[in-house]
Amino acid sequence: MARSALWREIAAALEAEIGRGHFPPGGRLPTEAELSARFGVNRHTVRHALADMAARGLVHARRGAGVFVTGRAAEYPLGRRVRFHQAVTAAGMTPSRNLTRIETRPADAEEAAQLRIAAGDAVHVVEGVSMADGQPIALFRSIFPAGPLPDLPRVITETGSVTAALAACGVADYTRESTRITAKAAKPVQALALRIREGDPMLRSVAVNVDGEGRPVEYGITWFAGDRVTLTVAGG
Amino acid sequence: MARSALWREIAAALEAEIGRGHFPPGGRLPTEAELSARFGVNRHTVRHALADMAARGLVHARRGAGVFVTGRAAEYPLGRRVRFHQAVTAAGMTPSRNLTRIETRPADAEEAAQLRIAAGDAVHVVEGVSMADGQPIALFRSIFPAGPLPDLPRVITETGSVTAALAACGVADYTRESTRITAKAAKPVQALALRIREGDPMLRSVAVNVDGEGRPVEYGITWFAGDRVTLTVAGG
DNA sequence: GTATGGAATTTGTATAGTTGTATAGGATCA
DNA sequence: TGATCCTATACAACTATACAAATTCCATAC
Repeated sequence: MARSALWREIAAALEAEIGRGHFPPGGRLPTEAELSARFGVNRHTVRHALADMAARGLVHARRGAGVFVTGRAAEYPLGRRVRFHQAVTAAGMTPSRNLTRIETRPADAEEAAQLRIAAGDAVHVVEGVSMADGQPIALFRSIFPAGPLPDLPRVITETGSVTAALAACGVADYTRESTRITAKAAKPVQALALRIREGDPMLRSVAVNVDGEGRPVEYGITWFAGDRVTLTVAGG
Repeated sequence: MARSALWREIAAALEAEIGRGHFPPGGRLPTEAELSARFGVNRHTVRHALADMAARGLVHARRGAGVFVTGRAAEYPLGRRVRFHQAVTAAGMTPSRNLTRIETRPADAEEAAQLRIAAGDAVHVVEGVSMADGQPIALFRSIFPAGPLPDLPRVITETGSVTAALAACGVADYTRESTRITAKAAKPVQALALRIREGDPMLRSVAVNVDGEGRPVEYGITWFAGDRVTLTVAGG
C-alpha cells in the first residue's frame, strides 16, 4: 500500500504549507485532531510528523495551547519543470512522427460499435508515436472504416500525415463528437515506447470524429505520458 | 490430492463469504491472526490470500486498522454539463461528500495568480472527498477569494454543499474558464483517502470558475481515482 | 474592572491491537 | 537444481482508546 512513511509525507506537506505562507511565523497550526481528520490518519501519526518537525526546530507545541510555527521558514522550492502543453483538440489527431503500424483487418466489437459499422467489417489501423524535442509524448491508435476510405493506407504512407490523408480522401470537414479521458497505468510495452516506467500514470484519451453528416470517420485512442502533458480544455 | 494451493482456497473461501453477504461492503474482515487460527495456517499464508484479493480489488487493508471489503468499482462518466452528483445518481448510486478541511488563510503565489488577487490576500480553503455509495471517487480542494465571499465557510459548514453555498453567497451564475487535465501517481495520503494503492494512476483536473463579469470565484483541483471515472469532453 | 471557578479544548502519555516487512528455513515438485 | 508453497520469528508502522495535564474561554461574582 504505502512504500514510504505516512508521517513523513504529512510532515513534508505541513512544511511546504508553512513555507508557502499558509501559516505565518508565530501562528498556530490546526489542532492535531483537525490535522488527523484532514489527512485521514490517526492522531498519533500526525503527532509523529509534528514531533519530527519540532525536533528540526520548525514548530513547537504547548500543551493545552497548540502547535506554533517557530521562526521564518525557508522558501519552498517550486518545481520549475518543463511541461508540454497540448490542446485537447489535438488529442487523437496528433500528426505522427513515427508510424509503427498500418494495416487493414476486420473490426472487433468495440471498434465496430464506436464507428457504427458491423463487427467484422474491414477497418484501417494506424499506430504510431508522437514526439516533441526528440522525447516521446504520446502513443496513438486510429481506427478508420475501410468502406468509405479504401485508399487511406496508401495515402497515409505517401504523405505520412493522418490529417492530410483524410483530407485527400474527401473527408476535409470532420468534427469531434466526444472525448473521454481517464487515467491508466503504463503497461510494459507502452512504458518502453514512451520511455517511462511501467506503472507510471498515463492520460488516455478516446475520441470519435464524425464527418459533416455525423458519420464516424475515425475512432482514435491516445496515450499521453502523464507527467509530460497537460490537456487544456478551452472553456470547458 | 490438494492440488490447489492453500492460499487459493482461503481466498476462494473468503471471496465466497463476501459474496454471500457475510461481510458487507465497507465492513471489516477478521484480523489476520484470527483468520490464520481459523484456517489453521500461518499468518503469511492468510496474507498471501488477502494480497491476491486486494490485487483484484476485492478488499483493501489499512495498516493498524484491518482489512476491509471494497465496494464494487463502477465507472462514472463526468462531463462539462454532467456534474458529479448527476453522474453518480444516474448510475443508481447515492453520492455523498465528506469535508475534511475548512479554513481561511493567506493565499500563496499560485493561488493568488489563479484567482487574480494579491499574494497574501485571504482565501477560503475547502477540502474533502466525494463518494458514491461510500466508495471514494475523488479528492477535491477548492480555493475561494475571501474578499467577495466573506461568509462562505459558515454557509458551507451549514449546507455541506459547495455549489449551494456559492449560490447563497450571490454567485449563482458561474462558468468554467479553463480546465487542465493531467495524470498523476497517487501519493500515500491520497492513496489512503481514495482507497487505492500508492502509485495508482489518478486524473488531476485543475479548473478556474469565473462569475458573469469574468472574475475568478473558485480555483479548484480535483483528483479522481483513475479506474473509477472517465471525463467526457463534449464536442472537444 | 477584576478575579474566580468551571467547562471545554488541546497536547502529553500509556497500553493494547493490527497490518507491513524482513529474514530464515523446511517441504514438495518438476 | 530451482521454484513454489508454507512455517516461524521479530520488529516496524499505524490504529484505537482512554486518561492525565496544561491552557483557553466565558459567565459570574464582587
